[in-house]
Amino acid sequence: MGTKDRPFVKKLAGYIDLSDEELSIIDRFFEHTRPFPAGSDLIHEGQRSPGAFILDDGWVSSYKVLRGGGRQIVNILIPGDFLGLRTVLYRTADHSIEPITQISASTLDKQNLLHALETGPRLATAILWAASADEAMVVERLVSLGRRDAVERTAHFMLELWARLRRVGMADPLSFACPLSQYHLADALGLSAVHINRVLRQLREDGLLTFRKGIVTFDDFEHLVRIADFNIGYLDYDSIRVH
Amino acid sequence: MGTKDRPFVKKLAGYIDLSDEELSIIDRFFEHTRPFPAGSDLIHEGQRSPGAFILDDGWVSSYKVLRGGGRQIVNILIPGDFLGLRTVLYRTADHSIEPITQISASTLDKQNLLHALETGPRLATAILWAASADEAMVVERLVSLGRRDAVERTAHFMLELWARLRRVGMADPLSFACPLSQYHLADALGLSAVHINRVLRQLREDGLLTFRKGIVTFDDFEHLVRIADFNIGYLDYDSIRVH
DNA sequence: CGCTTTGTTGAACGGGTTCAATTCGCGTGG
DNA sequence: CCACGCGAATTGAACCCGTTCAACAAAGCG
Repeated sequence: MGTKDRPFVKKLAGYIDLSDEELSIIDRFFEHTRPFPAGSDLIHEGQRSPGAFILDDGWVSSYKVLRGGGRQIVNILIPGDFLGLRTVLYRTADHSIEPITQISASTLDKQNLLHALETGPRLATAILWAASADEAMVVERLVSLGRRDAVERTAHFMLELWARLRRVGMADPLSFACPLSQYHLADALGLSAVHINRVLRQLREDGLLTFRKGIVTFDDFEHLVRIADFNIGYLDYDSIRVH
Repeated sequence: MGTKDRPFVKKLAGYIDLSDEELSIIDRFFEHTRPFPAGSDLIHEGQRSPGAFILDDGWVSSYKVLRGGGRQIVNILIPGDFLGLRTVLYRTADHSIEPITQISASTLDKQNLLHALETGPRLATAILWAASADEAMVVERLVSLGRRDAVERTAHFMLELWARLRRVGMADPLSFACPLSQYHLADALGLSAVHINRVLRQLREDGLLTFRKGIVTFDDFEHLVRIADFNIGYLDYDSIRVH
């Protein structure tokens, strides 16, 4: 695969124009790329020195399990995202990471990362931006769980997913492929699977969005954005891009 | 105030033993410290290049307001915490920051920060640890909002607050001073103020914790930890401290 | 001492859960 | 090719946790 085709590179390219030299530095990130099967944890909570990855293909969830069996998905990770970046600093993983589909991930070598950060402020800034965009998303989901009802929350989640997928060229203008089950949605949105089903039905019957056979389609994008109180700008490059 | 007495320094000292040289470097962080009144935003959502601070005294909330008037507090910041660190990278503030009490905060100078990070991996690691501990807390609150009921959520929040305050020498073994109103608690925990009141009453009547006149007291610490499913280790230094 | 903010309590309502049953999609083996 | 099995989706009904509305008490403050 050409470096420019990698989702991670597409993502960074959204922030800065990458020089050939910068591209070749990033290229080293993908020296050790290998597949992992769906379902078995890449990293599990409490694990020591688990190492970090860049997700290159497939979908992943990071989650925590509570005493009592409940599960909360902290984030859905898509190609181009870091996996377990914080564990490079934190010795112990504070949540589990599980592939939802079969995935392909590249081991994140500490030396390569530091080397990339030291080549100059441009690349460093782009990488840190990408990393802190992840945290901004977690904050947005926190707000959803705290103060949005089930319909708003679901709509917001789908729009956010779409916006992130767009960045790495994995979504169409009004739809995207989504391998999540209703159980995944429930655990991500803090709802029961039964209720997610009802919410999806309502959204479909109201002509807002359709999720069927692994495809999410926005039937009324504008209305959906209004209902979800979705801030189109907060994921938009142009407002933050360095020229 | 001696450098060693500052909450931020106490917090870092929990991760590494600070040399005199490192202390003098950190000392520069506090060159420009000044008070801010309670109630008026330090940073408001959407503001451009808002700058960042280290909170030296007093309590602060970071929050988002939704269309419809609802408010979600993303984090309660206590002395030693960074304020708006992410806005050093993000050009635009993605949430508002409001002092809850009168506060004293030090302007975070980008040059000072970079200088401190470049002096060596020890100090850099400690500072980044402190910063990423913040994110870990947001994640823990996300889990609370998604999968814990009101009582568990409230208990967990109080324990977390206590653990953080302990680090900077602001909590006793079984109690701490807490300037939050029930409205603050409600907005932080995604509940109504009315319900927070009932939950606090229940916790009090069950002999678990008492919150009266600005003092939180743990009446049955062990039981509380069990109810909240609180991971004592996740804020514990010893498990991550570098020797 | 009045005024505003914060805390407290009751009663009715409703969004979301839980339990339970049924259906659908699909791979697997007979 | 069909029967079976199993996970995911779907739907109904009863229940309950937390909200909302409303009223009042208490506490801080000019």
